[in-house]
Amino acid sequence: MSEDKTAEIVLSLEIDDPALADRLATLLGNVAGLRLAAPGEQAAATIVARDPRSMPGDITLTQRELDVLALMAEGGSNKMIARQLGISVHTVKFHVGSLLDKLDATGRTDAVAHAARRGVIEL
Amino acid sequence: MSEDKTAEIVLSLEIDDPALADRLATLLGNVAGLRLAAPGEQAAATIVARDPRSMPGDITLTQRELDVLALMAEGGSNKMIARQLGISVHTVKFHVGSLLDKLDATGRTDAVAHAARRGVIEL
DNA sequence: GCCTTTCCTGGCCACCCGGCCAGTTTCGCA
DNA sequence: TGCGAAACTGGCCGGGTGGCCAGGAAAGGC
Repeated sequence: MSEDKTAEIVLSLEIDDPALADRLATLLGNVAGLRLAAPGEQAAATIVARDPRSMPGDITLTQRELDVLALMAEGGSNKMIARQLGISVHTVKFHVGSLLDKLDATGRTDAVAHAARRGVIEL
Repeated sequence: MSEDKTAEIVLSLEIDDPALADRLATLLGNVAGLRLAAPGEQAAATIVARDPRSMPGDITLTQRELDVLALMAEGGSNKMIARQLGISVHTVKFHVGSLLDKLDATGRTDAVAHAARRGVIEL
């Protein structure tokens, strides 16, 4: 493991905004004990800044839709979700339909992926 | 939006390892032009370091399985994936079956969620 | 009161999905 | 030369999924 307390901490950058990335790289380059990762190098930590424009419209989901969505992300079928929530399969389908609509998804897998991307759910 | 070029860059920390978090906070605290975010404050970027122990068993997927998995994460149906890769639906099902097996998933949605959790794919 | 939203339920149906069986080719490795 | 792994294809079928139709009940805003 060779966890040397005096070793440099290697950081990698994942920043959409070029200007911000440049400023950060300049600032961090002059810090003793820190080093930016070479391309492909394994880093101890990553500095992340996603472009907020990639998720402009935020979606309002009802509580029930969030319930269904969470169970979908766990891989639950409509039948299993219905049992979990104590409602009928038809009602689950109804909520799933609303989710596909609101999340602009083509299917439940796409819906979960979209929701995760927008931070609506945590995988 | 007052995007002042001379403003401090606010960073937040999301680091599982307390020791690493401490060292980074100390180092970054002395850098002019940088500031660590107050609790709840909106940060320009986030420093992330997840505990690698949270995903011990790593899975070996073939290249073709990765192809199929990526298209699954985009919400593609078996038919669409088949067209994309220029293979038959049966072959797609074959790879999907392998993926469900290797990822210990009950369905394609579960498979994508598991893969995303383990960092096999990026959403 | 009325009206909107949310939540809930039912039937119907085309299509998709996943699991089972079977087989072929191609490649690298022993 | 044989042998396994990977990739590919087919048929079959039970069950799941998603879209459409229809409706009812409860809560809150006007």
